[in-house]
Amino acid sequence: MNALAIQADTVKHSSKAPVGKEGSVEHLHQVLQEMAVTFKFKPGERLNERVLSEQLGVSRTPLREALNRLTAEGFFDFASGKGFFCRPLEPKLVLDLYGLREALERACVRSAVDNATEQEIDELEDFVQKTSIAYEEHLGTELLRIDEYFHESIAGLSNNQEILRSLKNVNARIRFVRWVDMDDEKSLVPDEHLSILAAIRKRDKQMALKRISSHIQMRMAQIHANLKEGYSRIYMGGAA
Amino acid sequence: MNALAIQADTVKHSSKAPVGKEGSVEHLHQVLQEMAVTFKFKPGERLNERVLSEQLGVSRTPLREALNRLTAEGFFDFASGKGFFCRPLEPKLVLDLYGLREALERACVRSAVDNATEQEIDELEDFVQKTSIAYEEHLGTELLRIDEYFHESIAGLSNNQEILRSLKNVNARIRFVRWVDMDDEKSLVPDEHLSILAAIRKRDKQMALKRISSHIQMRMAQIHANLKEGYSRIYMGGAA
DNA sequence: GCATCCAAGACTGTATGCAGTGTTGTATGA
DNA sequence: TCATACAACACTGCATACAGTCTTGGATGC
Repeated sequence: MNALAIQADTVKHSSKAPVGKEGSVEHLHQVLQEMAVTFKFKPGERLNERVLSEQLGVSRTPLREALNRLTAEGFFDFASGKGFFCRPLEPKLVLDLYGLREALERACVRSAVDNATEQEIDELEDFVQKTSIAYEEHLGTELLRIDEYFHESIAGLSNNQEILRSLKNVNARIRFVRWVDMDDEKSLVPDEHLSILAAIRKRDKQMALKRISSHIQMRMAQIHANLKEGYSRIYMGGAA
Repeated sequence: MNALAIQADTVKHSSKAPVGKEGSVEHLHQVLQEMAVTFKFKPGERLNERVLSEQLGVSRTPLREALNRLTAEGFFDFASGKGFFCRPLEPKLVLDLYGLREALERACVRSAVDNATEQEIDELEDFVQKTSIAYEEHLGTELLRIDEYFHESIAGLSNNQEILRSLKNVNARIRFVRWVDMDDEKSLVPDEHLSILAAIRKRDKQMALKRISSHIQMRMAQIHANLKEGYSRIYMGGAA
């Protein structure tokens, strides 16, 4: 998959406007995922299907189908006889997801060093440079989209749909934490991205791996503080 | 998660007897996953919900809920207005899944080199030695279970539930291919497993990574031939 | 005052029916 | 003979209804 294809998909995925046919399970799936990501539900909260279906203007049948998908994707928990629950926001879970993300991105970088063309690297470098202004201006959600796009483009270089798919899932599940994280000073992120690309261009696998891991782990280190902030946002209702 | 916990879960997961309460979506989920893994449906085949629900003795509602979960997990495809389809058995997909598996297992090995205790390594070594006889005797499905158990135990050493969860998903999705692969001469697999453990024990990260990748890629190299054999088994009905 | 048990209510789990849409086979015309 | 259009059928998508289970609040006994 080339960068363009990823972009189209990413934009579609993160668009605020409802995507897919109205009333379809696909649409419900996206709406509910968005609600889960932004913690429209409180962590651990039990979902009332009747109330929720009325809020969304559909019956319980398609609602449950969407919730079943999202549960399989890790956005909700399910207990037989009890129903669906908002997943808890546990530090351990976030760390595990970052660990998974690192595993996936390391594989992508390894593949990129071996297979990425100069043109693909050029395109990504252009993208980073064109969007670096956003980091300096602190554009919040826009930053997150740019950051996810960069990382998913690297994943696209691996030409492995399953790794890309898994990474997208992980990114969606940690989007809330990353969104909180984005409020910090992040103006050096573009430089880190460029240095990763530089290592890939030099075909220096060890250096590229070192930099991608460092890049991801640097964020991880700030998670505990961010989670505290995140909890307050959830319960102040500001997570939207 | 310790090795014992993994074993219990693995055994439960791969048990042939229906698990979970009869008639529940959990039960349906397992039955349908088993059917998908063994290609009880032909690749690309459209599923008739009415017929399938009658075969399974349930109504379409819980059937569709289970299929929605399995679709999110990658076992089926879904097209709005068309319904559910058995996933195709494409070489590219299998290669991608092996790539994902390698990414996950490399992360686990990296973690194991850093964190695994001598006792944990001892236990796994014992397991490999005790079960190596199965490889010499070609016990088919039993081999596969042993092999998955070993690799998922390594994953358990990483103490990362999300990586483990993802690996289990991948293993289930490539189980059919690996099952076909298991018919070949595999008596040297235990030695490979032991050499991976030896590298972990020596805390030699590069060596351990080299061996796990080599171990996985060696299987990948035989896939094309195996897929041919796999297709014939599917259409001869022997995939059970 | 506290624990326990029971009953009423609420909610989930599933079957069923209907509406809308996709599919397929046939007939007609070029 | 082949392409096309239409009609009958089949199947999916969804709403609704009912049955079974869990929750909860109150009452009773210690």
